[in-house]
Amino acid sequence: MKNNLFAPSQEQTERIGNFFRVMGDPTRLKILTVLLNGKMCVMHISQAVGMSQSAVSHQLAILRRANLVCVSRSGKSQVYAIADEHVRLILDMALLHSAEHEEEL
Amino acid sequence: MKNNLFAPSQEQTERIGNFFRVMGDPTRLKILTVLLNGKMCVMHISQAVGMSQSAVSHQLAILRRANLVCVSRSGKSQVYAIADEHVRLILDMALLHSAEHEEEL
DNA sequence: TGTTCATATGAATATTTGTTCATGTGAACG
DNA sequence: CGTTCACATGAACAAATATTCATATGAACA
Repeated sequence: MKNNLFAPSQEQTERIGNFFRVMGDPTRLKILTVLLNGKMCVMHISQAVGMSQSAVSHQLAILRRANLVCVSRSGKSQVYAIADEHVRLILDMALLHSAEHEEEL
Repeated sequence: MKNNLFAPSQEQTERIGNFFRVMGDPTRLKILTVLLNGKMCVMHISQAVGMSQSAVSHQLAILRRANLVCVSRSGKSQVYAIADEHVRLILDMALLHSAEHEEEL
């Protein structure tokens, strides 16, 4: 009800919006929850989430750019992992919270 | 690297995915940050975010269904507000975090 | 170093999601 | 109680995003 409102910078809003948006896609979220179990190569991830290698690879690229996962090579495979404990924490929190609010939505 | 993976229930994944997705839209995020300033009616919100009344109303409906905002009537106006402190907290945390990581993304 | 295997990627298509436009609805206030 | 004002909503359209398909890439290992 004021004349000048608090507002985060547009850049800031875009950044957190982007973060939420990346987390908000079903396929990416499945990938992330699968990776909570530990490092995994692309083939196994795509089996675990039941999607094509290509689709998974495209989404992994998005997760990489958003710094939510990181990659390393092991033999012939690219091994993906949750980028850091911070991401793991957010996922855990969201899962916990959702368990508390089963009636909502 | 195991045979049976930890996996949240599909319902759980959908719920948190939905939460993140709702937060991830630029218009909705603008609306929410505007509402951090306090309760506001639809007309004022649409002025504050610079979008049509209809577009804002559609997005408010989504925010309502996701329990991120709540409504009450005041005279002829519907007054919207952040649903609870929990939502406020998440927004604050995300804004803080984004300020700390300006170089990422 | 040539071949293979795992993954990445570009382009086309499919799908989802947001906005607009026109109009409906319902509470308020005369 | 009818009109008006503020908002909601359905359908059509537009824009963004995900998936598929075909193919490129590039490290590993013979």
